[in-house]
Amino acid sequence: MRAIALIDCNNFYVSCERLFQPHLEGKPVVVLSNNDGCVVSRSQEVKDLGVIMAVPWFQLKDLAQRHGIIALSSNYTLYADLSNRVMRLLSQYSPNQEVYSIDECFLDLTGMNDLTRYAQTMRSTIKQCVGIPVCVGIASSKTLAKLANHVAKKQKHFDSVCDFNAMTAQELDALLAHIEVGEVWGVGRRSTSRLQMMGINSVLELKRYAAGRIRAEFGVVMERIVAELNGECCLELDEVTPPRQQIICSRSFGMPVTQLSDLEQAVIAYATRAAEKLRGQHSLAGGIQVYIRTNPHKEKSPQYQQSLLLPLFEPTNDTRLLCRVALSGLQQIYRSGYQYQKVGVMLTEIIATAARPRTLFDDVAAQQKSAALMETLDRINRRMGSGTMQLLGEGVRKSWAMRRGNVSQHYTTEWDELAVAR
DNA sequence: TCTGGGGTCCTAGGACCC
DNA sequence: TCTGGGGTCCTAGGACCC
Repeated sequence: MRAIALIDCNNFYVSCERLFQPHLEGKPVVVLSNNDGCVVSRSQEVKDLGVIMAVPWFQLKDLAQRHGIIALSSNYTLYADLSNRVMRLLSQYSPNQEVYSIDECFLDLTGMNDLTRYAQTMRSTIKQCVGIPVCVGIASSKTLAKLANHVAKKQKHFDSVCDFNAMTAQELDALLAHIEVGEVWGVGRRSTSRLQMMGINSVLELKRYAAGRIRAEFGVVMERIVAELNGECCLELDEVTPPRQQIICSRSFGMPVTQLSDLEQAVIAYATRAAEKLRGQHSLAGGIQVYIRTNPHKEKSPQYQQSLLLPLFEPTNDTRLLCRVALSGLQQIYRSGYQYQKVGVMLTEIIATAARPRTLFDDVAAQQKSAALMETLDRINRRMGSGTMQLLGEGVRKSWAMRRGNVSQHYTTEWDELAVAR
């Protein structure tokens, strides 16, 4: 039988912060999204207070004051570095690893013995070497492994490791009968309410739903989920992350923006970041889309949103060209008199640089010159810090930049911000 | 006052072709 | 008067994930 493990870090962002600020241990802590907007990570103490995921922070101000909830701005540089350390350690426990997100990965443990003990070793090693607590779920399909992980987290007597394969079919079904159908990976809010209206409330009920009918009513995705719940492994581990088919860079502003000149700076900044990511995966983009919008939550102020997809004459990853085209798009969709909340840039029709189509009109010398310049730019920014060299149009003052009220140090990635041991 | 950012996949419908 | 059937490609939008 297949044995797939899903290892998931507990309250990952909060755990990262606690690692370098041990005084946060045992206290209610949240980490907020960009602009200190929403809650994206909660300590157990905060979950126990009934705070749900993604709730806007300003709605919690009263509760936070009463219970002394500590709110931190997100520090993605720190989280990404610690994530890499966790993933590298975990990769030693199996020849097949899929890094699924910043805080979780799948490992193929098929054919290995005494998996509960093996998983406990993984846990204690990660805790000791990196300092991050994790839970492990093991089962015969990815979807079941996700559920096993959920059980490992919620039911304390499993001691953070739950192996469905070690249970009898009756034991497993008894467990699934008490898990809500919305906990299943791939069953979101909409499907949950539809399923509930059909009388399917528990995971066990979904598992037993006739496969033919589920396809007619919910499509192939749900059909696959039901098969996976029945132990049939339909989703293989994706060990190499394929290059992105689209690259998005967008941010909400720290305050409403009305001037075209500020929007232009932001568009240049985001197109620059997107172009860096594009070159990072050795690709070219054939099109670039720009969008702007006002704040949809401010129902009383006039609303406007617009986007424009601009095809490129030939695929490129040159920051200067991408910025120029993005700017022309912005100028076409900009309307004065609105308070803008967000602009974004999306690169599309992405192909590998090696697959660049050749045409009669190729200016090979210009392409080489561009590639050399971009490589130099990237090398300088890698070595001296991101943003060391930028286009002037991105601006220096950046009044539109996002708010980050309470961000921690770059404890592991900047020499002058390293943690000090006494 | 204050509501994130970055992705993927699937489906339906329209345009177009022979 | 009578107006087919089958295919592809593209786009927008929905649903979902973390």
